Amino acid sequence: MQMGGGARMPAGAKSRRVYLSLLEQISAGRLEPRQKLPGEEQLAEDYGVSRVTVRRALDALAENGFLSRRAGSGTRVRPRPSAPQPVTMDFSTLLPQLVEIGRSTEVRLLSSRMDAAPEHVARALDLAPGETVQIAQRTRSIGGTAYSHLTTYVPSRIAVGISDEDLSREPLHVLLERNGVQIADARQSVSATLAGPEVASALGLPEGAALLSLDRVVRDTEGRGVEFLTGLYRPDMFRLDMSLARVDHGQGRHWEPAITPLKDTPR
Amino acid sequence: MQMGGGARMPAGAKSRRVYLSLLEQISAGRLEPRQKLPGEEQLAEDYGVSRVTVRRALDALAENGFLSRRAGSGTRVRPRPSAPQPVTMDFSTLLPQLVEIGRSTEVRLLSSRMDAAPEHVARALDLAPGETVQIAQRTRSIGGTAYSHLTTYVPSRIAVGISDEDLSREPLHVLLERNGVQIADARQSVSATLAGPEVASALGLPEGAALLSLDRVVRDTEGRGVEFLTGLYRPDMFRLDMSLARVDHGQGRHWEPAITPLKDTPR
DNA sequence: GTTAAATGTATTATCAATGATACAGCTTTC
DNA sequence: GAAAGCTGTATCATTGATAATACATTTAAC
Repeated sequence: MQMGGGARMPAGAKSRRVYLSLLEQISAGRLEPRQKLPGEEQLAEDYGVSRVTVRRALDALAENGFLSRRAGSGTRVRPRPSAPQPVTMDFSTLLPQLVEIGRSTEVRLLSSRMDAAPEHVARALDLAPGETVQIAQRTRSIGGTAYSHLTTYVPSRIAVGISDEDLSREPLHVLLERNGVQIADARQSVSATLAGPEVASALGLPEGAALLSLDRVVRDTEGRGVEFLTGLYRPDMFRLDMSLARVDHGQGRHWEPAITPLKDTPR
Repeated sequence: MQMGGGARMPAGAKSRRVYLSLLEQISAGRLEPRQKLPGEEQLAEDYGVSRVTVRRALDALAENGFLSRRAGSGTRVRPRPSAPQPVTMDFSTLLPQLVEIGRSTEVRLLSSRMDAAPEHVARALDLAPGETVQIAQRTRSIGGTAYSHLTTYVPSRIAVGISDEDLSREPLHVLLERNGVQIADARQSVSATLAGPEVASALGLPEGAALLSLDRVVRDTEGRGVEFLTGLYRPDMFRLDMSLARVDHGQGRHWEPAITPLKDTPR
């Protein structure tokens, strides 16, 4: 399931409603690939809107690769939405660095500055109120398409000597370890959000598209917070995969993560 | 970060733009709790829209608990958006059954029927074309609020004897094991989507809200697919947490999942 | 070929969202 | 208490989305 919302969404309220409804049915598989949709007239009646409105929704869906339309023939569900093998994060990497299959990512540094830590960051890292952090925003791209938008916060006393070039080359925790920081553990939390204007334009998505969001707090061996990361990922280009094994030891069966690298992911 | 979109969103395009922009800034922490926003007039100028439009956005944000407004005084970011301790899924459970803290979930069976497997399900479970599956849709609620919408597909030859009452009481894999199925492993994939009309109404969200989506394929000891699940979760009520440890063994340091139960999650 | 059914295109009318403006009422500050 | 700054409310003009309709064009079936 990967109905990220696509690269374009109808502006109006009703056409968007139809758009989302059809998208939901396609993603859930209730509309099979290659299946012919009801005619525009029929859909208009079903949804209680005019044909023009249905049209806007269908046009957007077609433009985003979910449908293929042919005058005279009809509108059909496209076998595979343009999904160029998404980047995956799995249990063998655990950090959202991709399973490289001969592909490499380009990093773009959008901005970096020193500033007072936002409250939720200060709380997560146990910083003194008003303490300054290095705030950097980056995008990661693959094949010229940005698939993630990262914002990192590092206490300024730790970030000394990390240059902009460093930031656009190495993962942050590598830079930190180079600085002598003893990274001990991290906590991540995955959720979902809507794309706001800034992120949307950075990732080439419409505002209001669905994004996977990941927050991470990294601590050193003394329990001090050394990095706070907030990452937003395009769901059509990034997935978090995990394999589980059902094991039976002692009292009752339960699940365990399978760390073994996954086989090919045809999906 | 948990800007799910809230329970109401402005209808128009521009007001939604402002709504999402502000929501993004609040969620990202660029607008601090208790911080006073610029006046409506100022915001209108900033965004290049009229005050009425800004107003619609602010009203919606206030209604959804992100802002508090007082005539004469101003509009402020609310200290804590209504976030009643979200349900979490972590590495000790690995399946989205919640970390129970004295709370229990209610399951509601929306529908269950036998039907031909959708193509993507048949492919994932290695079914013969046209093979029938039991399709069940359920919601899970906590404290009366639905936080997840689940659709499960079980090959009908396996699902024999699973009644509707069973479905609304037990997790599916428990029922399957009761039926003698030897569950061996599962693969899960997490992503994000937008709420379509059906799911939106089932979860009490506006259409177009962001959702965490999870697909799962469960196989038995002989590698046959026995369950396909597609789950949609409210990001403001459900998070996927994981702890990682940075370990140093042999060649180079790397990350490993920390299975140890998490401490309290104050967040 | 003819026909039926579908998408493509255009026109005009209607309605909802937005813009511009004015003013009333509440809060804080001095 | 006066002033400044803000939100709340109303009005009317304007713009954009939607509705209704008609007709052209493409495709598939017979």
